[in-house]
Amino acid sequence: MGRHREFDPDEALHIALQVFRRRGYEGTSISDLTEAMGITRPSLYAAFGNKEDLFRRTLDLYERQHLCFAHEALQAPTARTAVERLLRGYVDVLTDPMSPPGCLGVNGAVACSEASESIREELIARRMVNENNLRDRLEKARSDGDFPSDEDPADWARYVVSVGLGMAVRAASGTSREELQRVVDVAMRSWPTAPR
Amino acid sequence: MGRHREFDPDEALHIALQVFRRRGYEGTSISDLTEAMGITRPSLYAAFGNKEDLFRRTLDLYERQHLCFAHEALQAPTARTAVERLLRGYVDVLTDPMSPPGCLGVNGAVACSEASESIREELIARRMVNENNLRDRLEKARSDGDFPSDEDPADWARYVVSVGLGMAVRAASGTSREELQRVVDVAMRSWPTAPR
DNA sequence: TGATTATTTTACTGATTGGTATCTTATGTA
DNA sequence: TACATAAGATACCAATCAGTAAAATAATCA
Repeated sequence: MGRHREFDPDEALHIALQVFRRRGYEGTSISDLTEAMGITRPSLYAAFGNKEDLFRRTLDLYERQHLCFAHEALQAPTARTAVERLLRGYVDVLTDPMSPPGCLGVNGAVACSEASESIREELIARRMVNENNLRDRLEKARSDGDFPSDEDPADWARYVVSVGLGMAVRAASGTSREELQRVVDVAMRSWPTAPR
Repeated sequence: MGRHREFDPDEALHIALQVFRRRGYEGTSISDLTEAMGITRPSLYAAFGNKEDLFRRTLDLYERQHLCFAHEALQAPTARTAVERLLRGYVDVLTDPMSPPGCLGVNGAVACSEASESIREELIARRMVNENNLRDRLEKARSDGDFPSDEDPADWARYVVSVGLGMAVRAASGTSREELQRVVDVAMRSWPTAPR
């Protein structure tokens, strides 16, 4: 019972995602959010808790909606195609014409004031999950004979994620989709051939 | 004539560099700066103008003091060694134990509020200068027969800078010097062999 | 209809932001 | 010593920050 909400929380969350992705966590003010969402401050706080809670919920939405391709990419038949799909799919996300360029997980907070350290750490932790998933995939590939036994999956996962992070910074700086795809072209040239 | 300054502006600038490098442009408040520098607000404004002016001066200092290795690296005999020195030297800067991890040019501002857009753009422009310098070096290498004629120097410069940016984000996230050197190891494996 | 409950609206809080006006103190020059 | 000048100290500015108290409104349930 009680009065009904006059806005769609899910729609509002999508808008928050756009704003946070463009301005980062600290660069976004509550006023930026309420203005874009078309709701008042108390409505925002009632629906989403506080700024930190809202940001974490946009992170969940972002991973669910934009980074979901990564899970499928990792299931590609070979490690090489998995990594290539990972990087090319990420480029598409970074330069999605419907969203601000760049990645919420990077734009969110690279450096910030002490007050937002917990957000920064959350982002670091979430990135590490992705890197570990990739490392696990490469370890499996090594067992399958699809990845050289004298190469370290952790080293390659770290490299691939680093290239991704670099492209994320560049996308936010205006580098085009085509240019980023050429970064992937070059990055993939180092990929090791399977052992014979 | 008049009263003498009781603080060393150069020393104060070095302290500002440390603070900005750790917290970024927007994550650093004037109070953070004056507290770390041990001076009062009016002294800061009298000596350095405003926050933006101060930040640009710390950028100049940073490039002069920490990124100066890049100029020498580019003068290495071959393109390959130039790039490797570039990347390894950058790793050393990113993980300098005397400074906060990461790069001022990246930590400074990846995403920010509208009020700081000009700073963000300044950082993008300065990064582009470095990339263009590297591209020019690779073009020279191609003329010298030190780089394949069927490879695009711009593509490779973009790739190398992307790897650097990715490592910068990772350094700020706590990735160790040793792990970043292994990223360089892998990144260099894609380097093209000189034409015969 | 009347009571209850949840939401919207309006106005506000204390803290912090970047930036300054003003007064005092210290210095070199006449 | 008197004056001019520049720096430090104190206290302040308006604007903005994240967050909320309280009243008004709209819905369901009895």
